Amino acid sequence: MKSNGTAAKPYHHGNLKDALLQAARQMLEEEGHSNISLRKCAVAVGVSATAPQNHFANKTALLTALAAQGYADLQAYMRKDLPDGANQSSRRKAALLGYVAFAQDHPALYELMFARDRVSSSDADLLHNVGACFVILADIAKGFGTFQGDETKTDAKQQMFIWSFVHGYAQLLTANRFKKDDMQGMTVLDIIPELGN
Amino acid sequence: MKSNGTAAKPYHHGNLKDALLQAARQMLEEEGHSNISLRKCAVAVGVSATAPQNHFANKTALLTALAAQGYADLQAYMRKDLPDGANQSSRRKAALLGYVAFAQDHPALYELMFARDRVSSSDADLLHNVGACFVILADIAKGFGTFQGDETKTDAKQQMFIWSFVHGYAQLLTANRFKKDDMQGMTVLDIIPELGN
DNA sequence: ACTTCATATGTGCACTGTAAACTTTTTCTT
DNA sequence: AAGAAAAAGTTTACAGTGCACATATGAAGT
Repeated sequence: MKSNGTAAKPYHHGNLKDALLQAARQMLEEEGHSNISLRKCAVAVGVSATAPQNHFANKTALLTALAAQGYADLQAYMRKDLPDGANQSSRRKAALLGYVAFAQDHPALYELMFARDRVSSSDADLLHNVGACFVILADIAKGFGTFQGDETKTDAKQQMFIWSFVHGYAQLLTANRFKKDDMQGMTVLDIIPELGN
Repeated sequence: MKSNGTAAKPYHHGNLKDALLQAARQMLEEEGHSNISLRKCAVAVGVSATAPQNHFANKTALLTALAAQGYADLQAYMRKDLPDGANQSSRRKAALLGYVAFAQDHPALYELMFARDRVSSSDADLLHNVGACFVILADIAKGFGTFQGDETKTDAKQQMFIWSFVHGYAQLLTANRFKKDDMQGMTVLDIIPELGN
């Protein structure tokens, strides 16, 4: 091709994979994960309709990458206001508020992160980032509440409880399942019943 | 058409709407809600590819009907072992176990019931059935735990807590997000921390 | 009998994901 | 520096999909 005055678009995009993820993420937030289209992403980025195939084996692979990115962001939200050496209670509060803030800021992404039939849950990247989130949750769950029965499982119970609760709250909140006037001036923290400690 | 030996299929199906819902539900459990196709449902029921249009305005309408059906079933699961005049604690336990059992028995349906971009949350039938579930939840939430702050909102807090917790648990459980060996011989009830009462 | 209407069929279209063959550019090897 | 190999684009092809629209069928009401 001969060069003319206007800058000729290079044959190779240079950073197509990231560009596609970015376009997909925007489409995700705007139209929901079931309305994402690889072709639309490709066109949005200024590339041919089937170019994404070079970077993602299939649609699931792209959605999985998006979900993995989501877990990384969730981790960042939880860490954002996490005080370093402070007491366990204030650390817990900060992380929970961060968790919910993430779900509120990125509701469609948060939903995708738990959509079993759209992401491949065995993906290495995904698992890695999920694990990183779980580390934080396990950390802040320590010393929370008392449980009956097998005491060797106390840690597990604390983790399962706190993750169940905050996940459920985040999803019901973003799905508008709570009554609006109940929510006036409330945060997650107000909904946790008082426990022994 | 002339009649021959084999029984001639009547032109009208007779109960197509229900038949489609049933086929869709089976496809849902087998392949997940993002792999449901109206045309496949139609063919499965033995009718032309576009026949469903007479009964469902669009795909969302069918999925919404499916979700509404799901809330009705969830309600039945919660009520199944609900003792009548017994004390609040045992009523609560029975309903929670029923809730989780439903999610485990119908994980894909349960996921659809919270898929914001696939069901129209303003549908009258859906709202009605959601409301019926919420009545049970509000009932069993009464007298659960103690909360700080505005006492006029205690009921709301109890409801929001218990729904958040059980929903989160059910979804994390069906999404296999809990470690298998942590789960040995555990139920939802084991994960609820001991409260004042 | 005639009309009416709900319910079915068939056709057509834009859009989707994916496979496959080909082209262009970059990178590696010698 | 030259040619081979690999990477990253393109185009074409195809089976599905949801939906709009025109048409056909049969049952029910007059």
